[in-house]
Amino acid sequence: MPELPEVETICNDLEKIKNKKISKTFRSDKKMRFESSLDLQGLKNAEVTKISRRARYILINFDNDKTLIIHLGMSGRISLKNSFDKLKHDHFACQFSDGSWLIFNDPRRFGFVDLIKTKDENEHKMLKKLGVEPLSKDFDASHLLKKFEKKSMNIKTSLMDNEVVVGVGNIYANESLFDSKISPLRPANKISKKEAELIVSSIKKTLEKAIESKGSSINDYVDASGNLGNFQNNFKVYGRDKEKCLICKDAVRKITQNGRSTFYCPSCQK
DNA sequence: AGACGTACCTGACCGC
DNA sequence: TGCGGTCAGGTACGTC
Repeated sequence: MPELPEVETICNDLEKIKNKKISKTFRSDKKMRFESSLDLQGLKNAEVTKISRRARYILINFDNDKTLIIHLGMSGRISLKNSFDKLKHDHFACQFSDGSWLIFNDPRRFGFVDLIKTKDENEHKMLKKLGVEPLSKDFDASHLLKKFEKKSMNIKTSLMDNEVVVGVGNIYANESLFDSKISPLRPANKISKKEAELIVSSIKKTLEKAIESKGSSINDYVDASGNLGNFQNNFKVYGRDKEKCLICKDAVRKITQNGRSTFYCPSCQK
């Protein structure tokens, strides 16, 4: 699934549907990540006023004070097309008055679509506990150190904790730690102020570069218009088990931490 | 409160 | 060609 850069890319692409009015809707009868209150009636004749992103959630605001929340889970995709063919795993779709369609497809169904009142956005079960945005000013070394104070958990898993900072998934946690030369095995509460500063700047740098490259096309990731991202060509450690470290030429190592793959260079990352 | 395992799903891929 | 096992980018929840 898309991490933050991919979701950001999709949101930028979704600007195309701004000011469009919904004429038709569709939802599959498959159960998604959780039982959503998606009420298709609430979308009838609604006009898109704003597209935004919070963590990995896509928020589409309408002129009737409703907000559509979309999360892509691990395998979700949004596409904009001129026709709707009800392909396997299409779970939600809406047609606009110009005839175009927005389609949400998600084979693994870890994602979801929900419709809420715009004013309740911050109270939504999935949004209210989220930590700071990694690209905001609020995400800095002192924030990180405070969050890490009581965490004996390893730093890599800690960075993926949504209450610490949002939008840093497995790939970018690995890449950012490589960039900052910090070992993923270090307990979070043993990170110094200087190291925290390094990590923060590496995360921002890595995410910004990935957004510039329009995300990563792991497997079949494409943005809403079907364009492939190309940040995956810039991975320095992710998926490079046993390959030479780009800095020191020692072998990149793959381990498992809390059930997820971690890639790092034991020589460079201390 | 924090750590940790598990569950939710399908599909791709690998070895036999 | 087919089968079984393993793995995948996320997140919430239960239990200790």
